[in-house]
Parts: sequence; structure tokens; C-alpha cells
Amino acid sequence: MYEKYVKLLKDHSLKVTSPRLEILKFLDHHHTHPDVEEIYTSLKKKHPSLSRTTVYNSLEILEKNRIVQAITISGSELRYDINEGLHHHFLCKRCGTIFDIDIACPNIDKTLQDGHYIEEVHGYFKGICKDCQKKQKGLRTNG
Amino acid sequence: MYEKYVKLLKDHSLKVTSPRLEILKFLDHHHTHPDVEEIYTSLKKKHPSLSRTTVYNSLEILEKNRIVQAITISGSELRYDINEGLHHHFLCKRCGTIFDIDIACPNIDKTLQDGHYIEEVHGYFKGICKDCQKKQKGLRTNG
DNA sequence: ATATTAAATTGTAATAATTATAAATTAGAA
DNA sequence: TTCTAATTTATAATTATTACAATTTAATAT
Repeated sequence: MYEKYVKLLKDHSLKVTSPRLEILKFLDHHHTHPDVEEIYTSLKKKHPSLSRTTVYNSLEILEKNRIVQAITISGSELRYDINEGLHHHFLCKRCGTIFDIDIACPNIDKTLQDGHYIEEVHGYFKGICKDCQKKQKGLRTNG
Repeated sequence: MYEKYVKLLKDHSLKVTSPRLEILKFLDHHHTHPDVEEIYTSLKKKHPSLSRTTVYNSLEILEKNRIVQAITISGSELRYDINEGLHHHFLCKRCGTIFDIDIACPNIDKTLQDGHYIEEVHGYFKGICKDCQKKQKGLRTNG
């Protein structure tokens, strides 16, 4: 059940603790880019001893080890994602949903340019998602 | 002196007020991607009646009108930039400096893909800037 | 198995960034 | 010049995050 996450932690010489395992499992099962509060609230139900601080601490160390990724696309709070393969993100300004998008980006490979060494690449796209466009069209036709 | 900014505001049917003019002038003269506090503190010196809330409000309306751009690369606070031509940003993890970078990105033109309509593109790159790399090398050679 | 210890977890309090609110002021139209 | 809606201002409230100190625990050595 948890072997996958145990291995992930051990491979990074991190201690295997239940908050870490639960957070990894949650992110692995919920690719909705949840914020800290969502992760905390969800896990708290089954693990009442969990502390919000632990969620912050765990996510920080998981991020430093590149196991999870923090996304700043919303501007107000950090959103988290299991880090499996580089991909970009699209935020719908209307419904707030964050979609994974995997379009090719020539700048993705860690290159030097201007002499700056690139370790991370974040592509954030914002606009109106497919579903919200549909809703809008429907309203227009009827109005 | 301020004609340029007066025109910008009028072209967007925004009222011409001195906070707005001062903020635009400041961003036009300081391409350092300042946060709200830096803008507020700097302007407060010459305009003691200025309120922090006004800086927030003004930046919000300027952003909605695409006159300025809010950057979320740092993750902790919003950083602002005059919106002249699409370009990307590089954050140095060591010194915190945000550099403008203008590398080509094929995804920049407002395209549809997956059916999502793109209105904004933000390319954030993080790593170690040229200067910080130099410093590091110097230390290594001497130690 | 047990003891040991550094690391992790927990709960609370503090901080920092942002937003809400309501009164006073002001830009721009009439 | 008057009028009105929009803007500015100051303060209070909220939200996300970090600091801190006490308790607990994972992993190692005994």
C-alpha cells in the first residue's frame, strides 16, 4: 500500500513518518493541486493528531528533495503537486481550476543563457477553460 | 513629465489620480520587480498622505487593465512590473534578484489547446544567477 | 529486544501579506 | 461651480505562513 512512498522517502535519505506517507499518498491520489489547508483538512479526518505545521514542514522538505512541486500560479497560496515529469499549468480565471498541460517548451532543458544556471522551469498559463467557455456560450445564446 | 502616464490611464478610461501616476512612474523607473511594500515606502517619502491600501487598489486596477503585470515567481509576495512586451523571468535562489529574460517561447501567442483559451503566459525560471556563480567559484578557489 | 539520540511532530503564538470596511476626498461630467 | 460616483485613506480583520519550545518517534547501536 505505502511501499511506493516508503521507497521514495528512503531513496532521498528521508525518515519514513506517517505524515509524510499520508501526504504523498494524498497528492498521488488527488491531482487537483490542493493547497496546504485542503491537504491538512482531508488528512486530519483520519489522523486527528496531525498538525498543520507538520503539513507545512513535510511539504517543505519534500519540495527541497524534488519529490513534490510547489506552484505559485494562483498568487495567493501555494498549491502542491506530485513531481512526476515536467509539465506546465493552466489556471482558469473563472472557476479557479488548475489544469496540467504538457506542451513542449524548448527552454525546459536546463540551459545557461545570460550565464544564469536554470534549475527549475515553471510555465503558467491563465485564461478561460474549455468548460467555462461552454457555459458562457450557452448563456449568450439564451439571453 | 507625467504625460506618458496620463495617456496610459486615459487610453484605458481610468481616472487620472496622483497615486496612479506616481506608481506608474515608479515602476517605469525601477525595473527591479518591487513588491507592494517597496513601492509604498518609496512613494510615501514624497507623498506622505499615500495609503498602503491605495497602492494595493491601484496596482489591482492597473493589472486588470494590463498596464502592469503581477509576478508570483517568489511564492511569498506579489512583485510588480510595467507591462511592456511579453518576457519571462528568472529568480536567483541565492540572492533573490529577479531578472527579465527574453527567450523565445512558441506557446506565447494566445493559442487554444485542450480547448482552453490563453490570456496570459508566465515563464518562471529559477536557479543561480551569473553573479552568484562567480562568487561561489571564487570561494572555492581560495578555500 | 532496549536504550539512545537526533530528527520529526505537535500546538500555540507571532508575523507578514492582503482584504474588508466606512468615512473623507477628489476627478471629471453636467 | 455643483454634483456624484469613484477613489483615497486609515484602521481593523483575515489569511497564509513561520517561529518556537515541548513532546514524541524513527532508526541506529547496544
